[in-house]
Amino acid sequence: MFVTNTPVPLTERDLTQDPEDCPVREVLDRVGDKWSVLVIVLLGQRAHRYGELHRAIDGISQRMLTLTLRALARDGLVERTAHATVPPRVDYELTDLGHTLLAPLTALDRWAQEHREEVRAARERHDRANG
Amino acid sequence: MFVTNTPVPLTERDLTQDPEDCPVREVLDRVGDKWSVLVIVLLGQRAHRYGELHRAIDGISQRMLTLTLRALARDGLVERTAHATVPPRVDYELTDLGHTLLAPLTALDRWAQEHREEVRAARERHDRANG
DNA sequence: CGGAATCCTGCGAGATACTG
DNA sequence: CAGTATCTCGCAGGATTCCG
Repeated sequence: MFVTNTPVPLTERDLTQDPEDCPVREVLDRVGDKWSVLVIVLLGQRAHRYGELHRAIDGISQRMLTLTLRALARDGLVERTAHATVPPRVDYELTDLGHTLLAPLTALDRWAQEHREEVRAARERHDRANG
Repeated sequence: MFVTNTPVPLTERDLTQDPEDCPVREVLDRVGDKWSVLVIVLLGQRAHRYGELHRAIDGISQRMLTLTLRALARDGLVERTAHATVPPRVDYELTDLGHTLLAPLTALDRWAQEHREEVRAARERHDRANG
């Protein structure tokens, strides 16, 4: 499967109307927050326990991890499996749908890596020119 | 140019360390906000004047439009051209760098369109099951 | 271990008014 | 026309504490 870059441009009707009714924005509303991508990518590698995620993602609070996982589960991107053991054990893994999201995210990641330096340079230039 | 989906998975080192030093997050910090994508996509079609953007993007305030354009210009994605005429006229257009970002955004948009219904369904299922 | 419940706070962002 | 300059408020999200 491939994704071309020139065709299928985002059409004007995708966004001019109601910003709330725009496909791209819908994804970004899910995934544009501070933690979702981190969680998705980690789960893209393998299933993780709650605590594993908590330790792997530096700086996330329990609250935000829980909320993030909930939101992702609600949208069918992540599946939660609670084992009724003592002590309890809860596994999280990407659903099939969740896995399909890895490709576009990877494309974005690739862009970031390829153009990171250009952006940094542009920013320095701008900051030097202005304040 | 094509982007494969399976290879080049986001590596763990991309994100486990410092969330601030993660390529994907860097892009999302630029583009994950409420308006940047709208602006980028509009400018991807053609150059726009300030007022055109303001009218095209329903609901954006002057303040946020200005801040968004500034941030994009700072990162070298958008170029601002002020014509010293009366009345003043300012054009905004994507830079070459900005244009390269359209591809990954399009990939994301495509994902959104293809899986919109699945997400909606998952959400309804979830909401029916729980609260 | 995996959360839930509160409390608290900064700042993201809207509304409004003014300016070169 | 293309912006600034304030003022203000909401809520995203951190810290902390408690629970099965």
